[in-house]
Parts: sequence; C-alpha cells; structure tokens
Amino acid sequence: MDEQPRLMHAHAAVGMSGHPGLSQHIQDNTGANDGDGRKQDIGDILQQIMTITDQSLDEAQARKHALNCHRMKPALFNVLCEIKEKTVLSIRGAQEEEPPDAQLMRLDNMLLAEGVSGPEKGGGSAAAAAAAAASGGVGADNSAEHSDYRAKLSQIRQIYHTELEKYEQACNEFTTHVMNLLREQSRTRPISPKEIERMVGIIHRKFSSIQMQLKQSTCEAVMILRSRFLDARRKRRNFNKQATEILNEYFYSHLSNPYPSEEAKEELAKKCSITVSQVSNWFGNKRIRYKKNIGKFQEEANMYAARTAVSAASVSTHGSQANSPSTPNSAGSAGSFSMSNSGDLFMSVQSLNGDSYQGSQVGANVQSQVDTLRHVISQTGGYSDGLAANQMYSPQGINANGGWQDPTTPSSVTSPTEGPGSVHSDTSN
DNA sequence: GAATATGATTGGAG
DNA sequence: CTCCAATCATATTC
Repeated sequence: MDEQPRLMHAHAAVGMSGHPGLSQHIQDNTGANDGDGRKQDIGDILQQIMTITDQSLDEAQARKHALNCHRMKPALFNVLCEIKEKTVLSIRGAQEEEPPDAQLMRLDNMLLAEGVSGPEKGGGSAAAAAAAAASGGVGADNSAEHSDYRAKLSQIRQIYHTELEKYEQACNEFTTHVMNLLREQSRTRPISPKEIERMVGIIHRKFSSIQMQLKQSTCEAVMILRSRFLDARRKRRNFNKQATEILNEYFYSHLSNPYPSEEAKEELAKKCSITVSQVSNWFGNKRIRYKKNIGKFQEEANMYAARTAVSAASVSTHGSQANSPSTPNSAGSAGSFSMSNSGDLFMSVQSLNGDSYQGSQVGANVQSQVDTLRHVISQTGGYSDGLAANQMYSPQGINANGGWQDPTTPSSVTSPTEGPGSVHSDTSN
C-alpha cells in the first residue's frame, strides 16, 4: 500500500535529477519572447507537480490550490481529458470477465454446510448433529463430546464472523477513502464514474481475496476440529460385550461361510446397536484375523460353537428338531470335510470334553449337554463321537487358498444354508 | 509403557 | 459395489 507514494517519489526524483537537462533548458529560457514565457510557465507547473510529493502536506495543499487556480489549468485539464479518452478504451478492454470463483463457492458451500456461515441458531448444531449421525457413533456416550464440538465450532464461527465483519468494515472504509480521494483528484484530472466503479471493483476483489483466505483457514480449522472430534477412527470404542458376543455367535455359527447377507447385517446391526457398515467392518476384520491365526481363535470358536450347539440342542430336545437352524452351515459343512488338518483341532477337542471350560459361563452347560449335543450332531452331520462332534467348530470352511469354501459347492450342505443370514438371528428374535 | 486387541480406513482386485 | 490385505489409531491388558 505504501508502494505508491514511494513510486511517486522515485518518479519525482527522476524528474528532478534524472533529466536535469530538461528543467535546465526550461529554466534557461526565462524572459525571452511570449512563447518562451509560456514554455517557462508550463515548465514551472510541471516542476511543481513533480515536486509536490516532496513537500509537506500544508505546503502541498497550498501549491495544489495555486495550481488549481492557475490560468493554464483548464487547458492542461483538457489535454488530460483527451489523453484519457484514448486510454480509457484500453482500460475497458483490459478488464471484463472474472467468472464467479469456483474455489470461493466451494469454500462458501462448505462453511454453510458446516454451519459456520449459515444462520446463527440451528445452523451449527444442525450441522454438528448431522456430523454426529454421519460418524455413526452409538450416541449415548458422546453427547458430551458433541457439546464440546459444538462449543468449539461456535468459537470458530464467532472468530470467522468477527473477522469477516472487520474485513467488510475495512473494505468499506477503504472504498470510501479511495472514492473521496478520487473525487478530490477529479478536480485536477478527469475521472469518469466508470473509473471509480472500476476502482471500487478492484478494491472489492482484493478484499474478497483476503476474505477467501479467511474462509480457507476457517475451513481448515473446521476440518481439524471434525477430525479431532468426529473421526470415528480417532475415537474408536470397542463394541460392548453383548454386541461382540452376538457378532461372534453369528460368525462361528456360520464359520463355513461367514458372509452375512445384507439383511443379516442389518439384523445384526440392529441387535448390536451399531451400523451396518460396522458390522461389515467387524466381519471383514474377523475373517481376516481368524484366517491369519486360526489357532488363536480356536478356543473362542469352540466356546461359541458349543453355545450355539447347546441352544440348538435345547431346541431340538424341545421337539421341533427341524435340524438346528441356528447352525446351518457349520453343521452342514462339518460333514463334508474330513478331519484332515491342524493339531489345534485336537487340542480343542480335548478342551471341550475335558474341564477346561470351567471358567466359561457356558462351561457347565456344555458339560451337561454333551449327550444332547452328540445327539444333535449325529442327526445333522452323522457323527457318532465327541471327537468328531467337535470337528464342526474347526476351520474346515477355509480352503487351501485361504479363502472360505463356497457355500454353494456340493461339498457344503445344501438345505439350511439358504443365505448365511438371518436364520440364526431369527431364532433369537 | 510395551504388547496386544480391535474398530476403522485405504487401496487394489474382481 | 464387496471383499481382502495392510495399515492406522486407539483401547485394553499385562
């Protein structure tokens, strides 16, 4: 901003010392004929104009006034007008265009969406609520954090608005200042309203580019806030025990094909009060981690399988032994795979029939139900001993490639599979 | 505080 | 789109 005066100073200096010959020449022609006198006049005027910036304000004002009253002024003014006529065309050609900035629009939209630039009430909290919903949190425990988030957001909002106001005010002030200046200058040089308009436009553009920076940094702040408060990854919470159990139950009871259908996922999501995508995530993680280290999950597998088997057993003993719908796949596939693999398997067998389940809640139950279990298994898979019975909880579903056996292959059981879904879920509902 | 568990994300394949 | 695999970031356990 202080560039201009400096530039003018430089210019004046050039006028003075850069071309001493010229002023010299002008000055040398003093007191000749009339034409020479006029020349000297003009030289004087020009000199005064050039040195005007070197003078003090009062001095300059006085000089300016003197110049304004000078008899040559109208003539010079006319010359300036003529020059202006010619240059104004090129100026007009220079501007034009300037489409609405896409970047600015994006920022505006985002700020509006985040409730920063929208209406005061509702905007922020609505956005926060939307964000909360999007984050897929359970909701109950993080309301406090949401209020924290809202507080921070409104803080950002407040800063944004005060800054924006400041900028607007500064813009207006500067605009009126420039307009006054131009008006003032219009006495000595021709200034068209269009020019003023253009100048105002330039100022506004400058200020809006500053505003854009403000908007950008506000957006950044909001993003950081969001990621800190709402990024689910950052505030990972373990699912509650019940949810994990439900998911595990489903997983191990569909071990041969642990791919819940969309409906099954929804069902599970509802039961666990998590989102469907969380269910998907869980199954994705579970499959991969189970496959990676089957041994590690063996005990867990046994536990859940036993549990489902027990419930199946109780169902079957209660009459409708319509072949234990809760473990369709595992039971089915158990029949189709020979006991080929893994010592883990035998270990687990041991533990099932031994007393290593004492600690588990279902341990006693399992022990007491072993016979029923055998019975059920023998009905569904045709096994006659406990060892074989346990096989159903082994990882037979995984094929040599590490992928899960296709449930539709003939080796898998056919009937109860019907979509690894909802049968199990249905039973408990 | 390191080790481990776990939910979420990312990037590639199909 | 789903799934897998690797990875991240946090939670939990020891």
